[in-house]
Amino acid sequence: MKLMDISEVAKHSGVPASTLRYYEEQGLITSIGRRGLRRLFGPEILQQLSLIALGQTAGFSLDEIAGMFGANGEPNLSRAELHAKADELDRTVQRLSALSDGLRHAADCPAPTHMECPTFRRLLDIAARRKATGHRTAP
Amino acid sequence: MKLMDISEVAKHSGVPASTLRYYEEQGLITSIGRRGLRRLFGPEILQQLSLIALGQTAGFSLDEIAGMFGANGEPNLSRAELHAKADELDRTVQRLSALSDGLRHAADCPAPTHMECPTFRRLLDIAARRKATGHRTAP
DNA sequence: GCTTGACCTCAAGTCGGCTTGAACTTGTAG
DNA sequence: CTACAAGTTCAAGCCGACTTGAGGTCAAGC
Repeated sequence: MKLMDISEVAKHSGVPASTLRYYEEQGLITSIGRRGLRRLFGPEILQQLSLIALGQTAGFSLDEIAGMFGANGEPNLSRAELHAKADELDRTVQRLSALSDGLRHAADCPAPTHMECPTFRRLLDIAARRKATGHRTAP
Repeated sequence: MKLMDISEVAKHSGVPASTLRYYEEQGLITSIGRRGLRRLFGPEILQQLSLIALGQTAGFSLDEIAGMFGANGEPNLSRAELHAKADELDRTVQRLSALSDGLRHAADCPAPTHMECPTFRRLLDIAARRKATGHRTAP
């Protein structure tokens, strides 16, 4: 399976063909060539698509993702920028971990209302601690 | 500061007044009453807004968030559902942690192209391992 | 008691991320 | 060699999450 046409990529990646065309148009991926009109993709595309999906769940826009990894999938940023993205991600991870803990605790806590439970509130406070991360921060 | 009008809430939370009205319309929050036409909010609103923001960065839609916590901000799900959400969150956290590690490693790795670096690829593989989580999974 | 500016409602607009549909081309199977 | 399923382009549409604008109301300060 060296070269795949669009439907094969769709099948293996779970990403619809229409989305693949859209991504190409947006410069997030590139087809390796054409057979007639039909796009041909190399196997690396699957890796790249995982990366894109990952970036999305991390809350990055397609534009940001395109900026981070070129259409080739290679990280495309300076050391400093990479570290900054990693740090941003770590802050997100911390908040989400706190939320997870909070939910799990709420599931088992006997307090009459969760908001009265000090543990739950403490976890929420941690979770809510959103400094200027540049990540989805409201104006 | 017992009762706040909408602009005070906006100021303290960073969430624009238009968004607050929108959230109320969508049933994510409730104003505690009115003074004339003007909405009045209690202090809890700030906590609730943090929770909403958190849910958003976790990748939940406003509908889902409204389902998880009523307009009051109280968790609104069964133990099982809370555990399920927590588990889902944990999987997201794992993937994001892997991405973070991957980025950080890429920043310092001497390999000519990152895709050739076995460490980077291994991290990506971990990161890409997306089973049926129900979370942002493509059709 | 009047002005004024912060609030209100409601409809329409915007933006990102795709999807859908119509009209067309083409590699492959029979 | 023809039929056709699967591909292509391009424009338009859709959904979620808001924002904006026009026009109306009202509480507070002068």
